[in-house]
Amino acid sequence: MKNISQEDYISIIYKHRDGGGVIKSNTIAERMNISNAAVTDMVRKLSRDGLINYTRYKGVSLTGSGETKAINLIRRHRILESFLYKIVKMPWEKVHEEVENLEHGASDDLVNRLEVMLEYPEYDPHGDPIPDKKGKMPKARSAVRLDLLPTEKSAIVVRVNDYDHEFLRYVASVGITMSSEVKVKSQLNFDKSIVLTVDGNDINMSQKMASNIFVQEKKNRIK
Amino acid sequence: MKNISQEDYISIIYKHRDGGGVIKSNTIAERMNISNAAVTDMVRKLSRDGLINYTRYKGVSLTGSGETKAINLIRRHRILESFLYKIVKMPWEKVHEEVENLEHGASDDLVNRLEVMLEYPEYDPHGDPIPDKKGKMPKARSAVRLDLLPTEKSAIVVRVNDYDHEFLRYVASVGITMSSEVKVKSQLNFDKSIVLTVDGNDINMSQKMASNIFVQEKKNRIK
DNA sequence: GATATAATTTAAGCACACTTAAATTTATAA
DNA sequence: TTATAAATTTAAGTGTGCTTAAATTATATC
Repeated sequence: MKNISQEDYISIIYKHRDGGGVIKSNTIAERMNISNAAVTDMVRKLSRDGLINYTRYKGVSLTGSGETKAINLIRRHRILESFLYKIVKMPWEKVHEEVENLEHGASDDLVNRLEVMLEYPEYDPHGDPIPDKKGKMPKARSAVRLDLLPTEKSAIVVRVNDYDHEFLRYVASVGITMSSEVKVKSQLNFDKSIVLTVDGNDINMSQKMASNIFVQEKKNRIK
Repeated sequence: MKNISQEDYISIIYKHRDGGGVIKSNTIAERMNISNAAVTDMVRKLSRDGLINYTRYKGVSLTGSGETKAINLIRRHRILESFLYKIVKMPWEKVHEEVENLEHGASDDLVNRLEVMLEYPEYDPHGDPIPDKKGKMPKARSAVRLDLLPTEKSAIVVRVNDYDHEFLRYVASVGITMSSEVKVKSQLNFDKSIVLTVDGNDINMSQKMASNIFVQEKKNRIK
């Protein structure tokens, strides 16, 4: 049987490491909702298995084979999400959670078949790029964090971080999804929260939430 | 998180209990390829959780809620198999193994959606009946064990037990699948093995193997 | 550079799902 | 009926992945 926990750790490390490829054990514990002691335990096993570099009291980083494995896990996750969304027509905000439970059992063979059915998709339902069989990522689309978008500029949602189910459900409930058109009306200095228009409705959103939504500015029509 | 092992035990008990609804701990151990001691352990937990009836040294049987659970697990398994076979076009002999790994993560919601996509299938790719949402089984098709089929009678394969991956792969490799036409040419008294014709080819098959394949006699055309 | 505080690791312990080996209970056959 | 064989359970132990609490190391501030 496969090692479910190890897979989760590897994915988390890949997704949340910093620019230098390093992640603190604290961050892992927070993202997985477990104790730091548990992370120390597992991190030693992953190091023993050659998947990460680890020295006590420093953060960890993926080795070559760790990164290869991570990319394969990401690929599996994103193809399954695309499949549930596009073919099974499961609601946008539900697919991430479903796939978290489903993915550990899916074989490479199944993933490859789904990729063919989907005609080699480049981005998943949250706008994240899908690595191909060799691990090559399509180039990320340029996008701006919603909390950094200048006011009164219309923009299109192209990516939403799928770090948290509750966040995804909330975002969907206020009418935001891929390709939604949004416009920031104002940013409050008090708490940095923003007021934005989606589908003609005004909603308020914390800076933290907005910083997990990425948009592309709409090109102005040529007059 | 769900309890993977408990689900496996419940399914095995449901599938391999005898006419009186009872299964010996020995049988469970054999079918799951684990020790008898492990079965004793788990059987106490299942009993504690109200899913089975258990008295030391006697076999076990499912309680009402155990049976309800079993039927739901069977439903999940068979719908996922049908889905992989009919929609993803995965080979017949591969779907059982894939689903064994996949099923523990699939939500009822997903299963229900797949059922709709499949237009409420009644039988899975191995010919087993699929219970509906309420647990109602379509009535089993009348069929004869292949080792009991009279010689020289043509018959159609309508069900194959999916108890073992190796068996399924072998069966597929000799050209037998659902709706295959077969005819028993002779049965050897020596070891009860049979010689049968499939697609014009003659093959020999042990009685044990044949007893896991079920066929319907072809109606004779009216002359 | 000493010291307070924050991050991390170690220690001890728990539940789970297994194992092998020994003991016990049940079934079978003389 | 009793000896023996077969099935089952108990006992002791293992690896995994977690926990809390205490000890250690790193970092930030004066």
